[in-house]
Amino acid sequence: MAERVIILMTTSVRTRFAPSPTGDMHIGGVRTAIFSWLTAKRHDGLFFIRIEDTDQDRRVPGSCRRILETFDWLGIELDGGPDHASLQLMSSDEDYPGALEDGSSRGIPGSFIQSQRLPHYREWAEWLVANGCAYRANETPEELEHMRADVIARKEVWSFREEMRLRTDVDSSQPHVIRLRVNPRDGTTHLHDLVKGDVCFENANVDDTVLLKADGYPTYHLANVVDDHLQGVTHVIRGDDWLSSAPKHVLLYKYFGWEMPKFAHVPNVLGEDGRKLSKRHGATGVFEFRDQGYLPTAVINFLAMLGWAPGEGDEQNVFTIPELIEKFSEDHIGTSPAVFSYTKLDWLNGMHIRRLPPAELAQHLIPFAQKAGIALDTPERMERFLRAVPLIQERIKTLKDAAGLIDFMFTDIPPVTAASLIDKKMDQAASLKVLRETRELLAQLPDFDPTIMEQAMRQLAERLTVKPGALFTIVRNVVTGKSVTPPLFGTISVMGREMTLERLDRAIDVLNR
RNA sequence: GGCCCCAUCGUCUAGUGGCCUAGGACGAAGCCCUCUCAAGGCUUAAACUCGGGUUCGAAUCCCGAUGGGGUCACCA
Repeated sequence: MAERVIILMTTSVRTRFAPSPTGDMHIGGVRTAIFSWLTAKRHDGLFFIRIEDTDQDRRVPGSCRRILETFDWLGIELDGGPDHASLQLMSSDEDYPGALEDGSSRGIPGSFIQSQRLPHYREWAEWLVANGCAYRANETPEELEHMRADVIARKEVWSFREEMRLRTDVDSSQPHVIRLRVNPRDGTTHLHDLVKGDVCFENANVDDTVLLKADGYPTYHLANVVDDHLQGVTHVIRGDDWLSSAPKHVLLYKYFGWEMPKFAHVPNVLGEDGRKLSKRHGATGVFEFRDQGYLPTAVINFLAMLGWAPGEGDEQNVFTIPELIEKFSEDHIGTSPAVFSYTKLDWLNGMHIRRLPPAELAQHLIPFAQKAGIALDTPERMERFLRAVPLIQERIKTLKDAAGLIDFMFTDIPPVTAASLIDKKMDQAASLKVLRETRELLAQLPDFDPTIMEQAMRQLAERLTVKPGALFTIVRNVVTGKSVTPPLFGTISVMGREMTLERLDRAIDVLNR
């Protein structure tokens, strides 16, 4: 036991999520981020984000702040990330109110934006050249394209190699790239992956990839390895699609003589047809889910279980964030790709909604209700809304569903028609009588308490010799304008006497005609 | 096409050689509860891709086939 404590204290887990600022975050990326975050937090470690903006062409201004906003919404606290100053240094002058004041406050060296770390990459690229692990090359993109086309025309496998260089006298003061020298050419490069297990690559299949581009920016391969080492990353958790370039990274760690982090390549998220999840399957951006009324805790819960399960006979499905952190284990991440199920997300969202204290749920609901046209501009209306929330809590799957269930409490309902008021088993006269008696009863009832109201109405039904259900149905139609509503008496109680009686009167008029 | 990864109910998964006539969850169907709708409870249908091995014994280990996915840029 004492031994275990020591291990926990001396092993500081550090993970990162490294998005490139090319637009809103994809839900698959969010899942990878969640796995990384959970891994760090499970071990009481640090989780940070690093913006990989080494391709100036692909940069989408504003996406950096959107990434920060994503984590804000999810409720995931970052232990490192871009701060205000470095955010503004980006070419678009962007900023985000929620950005960290000091990006490296937890002892992780910044910057957290790769375009501001260029000297590091240059330094280590030159180090590789000086140590025979990399070389300079200056073929133009057009030349490379021709070489590639020739090789492919011969149906051979394209792979750049040092001896294929068109010019060997590369002037280091002129534009050129620095390429990885794969060495030895034979033999294999081995990787132990936390989710895939042992993976082996023939060095002959690993090409001399570009490490430093002619514009002075690094490629992913270099930047990623240099940064992860400098920033003390212990677990590299990333998408499956990086697995095939992993040998390049392993080689780099070896060349540098740096300790290799643990790798975990997590499988992709697929759409319902088994293809990689994309827009035609439905929502894919985080903010789409937010705007459609999903709770961040439900999204995290759902994503975490997409490819992960507690295992060992534990059959829990609904998790709070602390439970997730406690039970998560990176070596229980599944090996095969998972299909994104919108219906299961709906169910989980409903579960999380039901577990929220009503007051908290109400706060989540307010913007959605307002957007749907429910004005909450007076204390009285807000009070009514707050009282309505418990009535719908177990009836909604998304925050968006709420408005449709309670709108009639806030807006006029369409005029009733005589036909809709006459129950199948009742004629016009009977319906009229029922409504008049109900009106009379509710007008005199001293208290609009749901239980008292229900008792009185049941007595009324008995007196009129109609079934309670039939009575309630008629009243429901009249008072709400709908055939499906939250429980009748709770609803009437929230609506209040004035609105209820007015709607009853209107219906009585219609039947009287 | 080369290389790499993957393969249990429709979906997410448990399962690491005997506890598996394969467990849970979503979804589906039915029943109960019930003022409608939900929620909740109970029940049912539903899977180890195929073929060879190894073993007394395989969903679990090995080989092969098939099928899916990823990757082959001065993109990440």
